[in-house]
Amino acid sequence: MKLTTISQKSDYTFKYNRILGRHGWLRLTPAYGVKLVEKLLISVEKDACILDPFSGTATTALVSAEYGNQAFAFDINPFLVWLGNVKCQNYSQEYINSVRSLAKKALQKYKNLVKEDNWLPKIFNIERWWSGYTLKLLSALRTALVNYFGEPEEDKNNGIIWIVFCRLVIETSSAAFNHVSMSFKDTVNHFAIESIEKLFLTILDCILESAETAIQGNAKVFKIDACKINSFSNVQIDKVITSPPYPNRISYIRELRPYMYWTKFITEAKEAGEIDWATIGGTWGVATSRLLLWKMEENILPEELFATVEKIKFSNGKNANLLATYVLKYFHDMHLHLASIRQVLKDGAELNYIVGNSTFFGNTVDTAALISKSMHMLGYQKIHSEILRKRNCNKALYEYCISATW
DNA sequence: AATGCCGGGCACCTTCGCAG
DNA sequence: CTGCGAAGGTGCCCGGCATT
Repeated sequence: MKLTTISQKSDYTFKYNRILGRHGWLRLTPAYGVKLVEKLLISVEKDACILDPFSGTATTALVSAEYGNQAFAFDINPFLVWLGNVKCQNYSQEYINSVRSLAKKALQKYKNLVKEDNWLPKIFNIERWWSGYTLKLLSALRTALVNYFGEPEEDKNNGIIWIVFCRLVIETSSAAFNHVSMSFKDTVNHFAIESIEKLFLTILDCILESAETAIQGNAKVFKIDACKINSFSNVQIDKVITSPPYPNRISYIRELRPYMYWTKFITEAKEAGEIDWATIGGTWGVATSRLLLWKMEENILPEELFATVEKIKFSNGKNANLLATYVLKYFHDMHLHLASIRQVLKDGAELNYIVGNSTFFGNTVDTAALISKSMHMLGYQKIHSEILRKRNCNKALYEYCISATW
């Protein structure tokens, strides 16, 4: 394969999604492109049932539904389940009008709350994210929104306004999301009361406008661990389109913290670590420490994996042992996933996994080859992978599409 | 030592100005 | 308008530092 001719194709990443209505509502740094899902859907029958076991921002589910298909998605993170379902719902004009008018009422009322002590999220070093004054305004506005709409919760039909609030929270923060992973700008922003209100109304209009577009198909996101799919056995799937976490140390929890704290999906730092421990490839908080204690119970994995793990283990890296275990557990969990998803697949179902390779202390982890090997051991057929695009973080990193049938 | 949270560095991409 | 180089922008790494 001629690697030198593979370009980055930024229209396959989140950047392109930002301008696509609902797809641009909230950013999760690692998100794959709408275009890619569209390409994979071309050959699909109108009544086909699509599954994304690693939903994330629900790109697959939403695109499938927009094209009129029936789609299901799973995620282990309750915030992402909530976000996905808010994005994939249809909203009547009456509902949208009522959100707009209630939001404007809340915006008039919140000023009276600014001088009071309103609820604030327990984010570590919070003044790093927002100035004291901005926090006063945000917490007062949050309290007013709760009064008119209620707290953000699964199955409460109030999601859109909290998407608007999340956008306000992130746009007023000093977090730089224009990065591989979120980092902080040197200075904390200061917002005048008028500019926060103006920003809120701009975001409100933008999100309500894209919510008006009707979705033809159906999509629903469930809180299911992709390694234990047996709890979802009444549906048979025609096609899987998904992008699982990669074996790198990108932490989804880390990127989602501002959203999850402000919506109360997490209230303590410990909870963030617990969710990341349950996530494939998570290393935030306690997840890192637990890795050191982790032992594989039964060797079910392809031989090739152990050569890769050994190379990392005996490299000169400071955390070589930790990261060797990290890689082992990643492929162990992916193997469990590939085993458990089999029971929801129709005979002949087609799988498409978008994955990236990675390196640890200079040692390549060939994700596509290792996942392909697991698929082979588990009885999948017609397994092949192709390079989709060059990633732009490290010379040797590419994105692959592994396809197979069941 | 365990736990919890951050960010430097740089290849590659896009944009822009200017010459022809 | 097109071609081209310079300048500017951006990204699913890979750890590592700071507290407890």
